[in-house]
Amino acid sequence: MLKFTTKAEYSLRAMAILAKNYKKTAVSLAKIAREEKISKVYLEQLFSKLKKNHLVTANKGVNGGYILLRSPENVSAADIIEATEGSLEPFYCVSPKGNCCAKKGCLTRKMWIKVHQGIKITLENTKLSDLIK
Amino acid sequence: MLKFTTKAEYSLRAMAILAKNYKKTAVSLAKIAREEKISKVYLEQLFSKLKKNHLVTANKGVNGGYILLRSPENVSAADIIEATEGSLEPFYCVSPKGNCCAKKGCLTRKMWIKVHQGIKITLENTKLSDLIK
DNA sequence: TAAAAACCTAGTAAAATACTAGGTTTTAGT
DNA sequence: ACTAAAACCTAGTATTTTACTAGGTTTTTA
Repeated sequence: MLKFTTKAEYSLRAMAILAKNYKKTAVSLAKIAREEKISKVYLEQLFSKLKKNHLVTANKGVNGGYILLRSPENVSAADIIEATEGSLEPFYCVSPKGNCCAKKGCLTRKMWIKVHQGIKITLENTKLSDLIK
Repeated sequence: MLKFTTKAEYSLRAMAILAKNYKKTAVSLAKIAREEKISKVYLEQLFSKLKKNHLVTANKGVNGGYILLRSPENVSAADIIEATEGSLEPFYCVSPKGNCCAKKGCLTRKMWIKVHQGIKITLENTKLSDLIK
């Protein structure tokens, strides 16, 4: 029904906490889970993706946790949501791979692409630093 | 994963066919189902919603079918998608009813509202007449 | 009166979502 | 060296949503 899932919301909130601690301390998922009342293991799954996308790095062991790799001014909501939710494309045929209709003059494709652009611009213009203000 | 479903795509395509026959003939769901290769009964469910939302009217019986109630210039993609998919809100807390976080200063709500506005504007500016051009 | 249309409700298979269970590996402090 | 706390990993699962199907009834026109 055109909804972002909890993956987007949870990862934004968790990353906002890392942003608040940027250049100070690493933050453990246990702490984030407690503060935001999110399943810790679910957070682990999200952070695995955030790490693969080079948005965070991690320290293992006591006093370990996650750290932002870039400053909060340089991490957008689009970066985070694309990492955890997948693409921002609002319909399958927007993708160049999605050849559902691209060949014959597809009625709706242009519109979906416009919607995609709109979503992308808004989320790219929203930085972690904006969220924690 | 922020995807419109087939409900949006199917109803847009079906409505485009009605638009092409505007002021000419009623079009049966059997015909649309054949042309667009969509389940007829699934289309019935979508058209039940389109009718409830006063976008179409129907004639029963032989040579019956559906007819646009407004001209293709006056029906937007937003009208159609809101009728069949539900709201265009990209996250639950955008709704005034969604009091998930509205009370305390919610980090993400403002951003979701911007995304919503962007989607809405694009879909409102796309009319059935644009789709069939 | 028969065919073709809308109209209606309930059920269902498949996919996605949002988790949990139950580990291992690594590291810091004692 | 030991222990606790952290990341890291894989598989399973309950719930919800999606995209239908089944099996009708009612209305209208030729």
